[in-house]
Amino acid sequence: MAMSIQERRERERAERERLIVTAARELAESEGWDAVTTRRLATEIEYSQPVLYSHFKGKDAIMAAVAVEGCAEIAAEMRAVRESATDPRQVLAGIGAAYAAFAERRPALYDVMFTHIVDLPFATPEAPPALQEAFGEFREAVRPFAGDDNLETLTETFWSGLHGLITLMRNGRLRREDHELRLAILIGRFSN
Amino acid sequence: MAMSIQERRERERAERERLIVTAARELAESEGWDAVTTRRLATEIEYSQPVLYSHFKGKDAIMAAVAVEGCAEIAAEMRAVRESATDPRQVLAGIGAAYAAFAERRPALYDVMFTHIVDLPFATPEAPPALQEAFGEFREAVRPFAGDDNLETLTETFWSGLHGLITLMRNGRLRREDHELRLAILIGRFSN
DNA sequence: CCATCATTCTAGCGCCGCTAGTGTTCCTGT
DNA sequence: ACAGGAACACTAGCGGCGCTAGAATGATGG
Repeated sequence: MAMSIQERRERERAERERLIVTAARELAESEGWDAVTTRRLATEIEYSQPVLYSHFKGKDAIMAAVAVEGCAEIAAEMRAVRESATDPRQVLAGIGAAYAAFAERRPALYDVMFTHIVDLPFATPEAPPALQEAFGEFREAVRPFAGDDNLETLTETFWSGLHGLITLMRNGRLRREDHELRLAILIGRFSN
Repeated sequence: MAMSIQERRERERAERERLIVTAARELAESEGWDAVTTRRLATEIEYSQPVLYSHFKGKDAIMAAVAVEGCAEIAAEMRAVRESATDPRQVLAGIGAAYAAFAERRPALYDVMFTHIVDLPFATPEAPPALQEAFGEFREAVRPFAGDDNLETLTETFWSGLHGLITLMRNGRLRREDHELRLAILIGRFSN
């Protein structure tokens, strides 16, 4: 069992890294990102502040790690929806609803994924697989309605529509009551 | 001329308030909102920090004041577009392009208007007139294409689409090159 | 000319993200 | 078994943030 000591150390280190990301995520989801300070996070994981910086370059990198987790989660939820429906219209509507529901259920997670400025590669091949998978779900849902439009671009536009609905509503720019109605209109305009 | 001294004081006070808002806006537009600190702003207007708090409740209130200015500006630009075109399709496309161009030209202003969380009343009768006017421009541009959909709700959805395109692009979530294409797709989906 | 009152300033509070430097602990080679 | 050294986590502190209490300054009216 050569290397076993080093292996144990690396394993413990990896565990602690997950601990940090999980703590950041839970704290953000329960009290918002403003509550996620490096001091608070350090207290939460029962280590001192500088430990965080031995794992991540800074707070932004921690947030980026949380964002990647979120991408995997939303991708899984969208995939489940797409596999459970067959009618293309239902798929598109389901995907849209699932996306919006995710944003509603996990606002902090959604923000760090799509509104906060974190230096994650996005629209490039170097983007995290989870992110590409999530976008792929959108693409497959949109495909049946592409028509003459470029599929990628159409998908981006549909995604933007959802994102706009969500962010404007959450900032208080749109009345909450009409959310479902707006969602239906958006789906309608993209499914014909 | 009774009251003239007091009137002069009030006038000077109002001037200084405008000075604050203008300085905040120019600083934000040239160096971003992160550079707009209360200290920096105080230096810029050549007063001490606490003076800011005798005019505004806090930094958020200053940002809100800047946001209201921005609303008036974008409303004017949209009105100009709407008055210069006649074909409904051209009006909608023009309004969309003008809105996106504004966001591109004045990103800091756009952010404080529509993405930052400032406690301004929005979707209520108490919203600033300038804001209601801007939304009104959208509504009139969308009206010819309302069909069976509720006009207000449709307008909100169209606006959200634009907002999504803009914010996702600016955060690096969408490739910049395809912006015009996406804009065209959105307009197309809302004008038939 | 002085008392009064409004106004503006200096100084400081408790936070933030981040890091230099110190101590401690544990592995290694003899 | 033990000294040397590297790896590690810690304490303490930097500069900057939004904001405010209380001192100093200025103009006003008697």
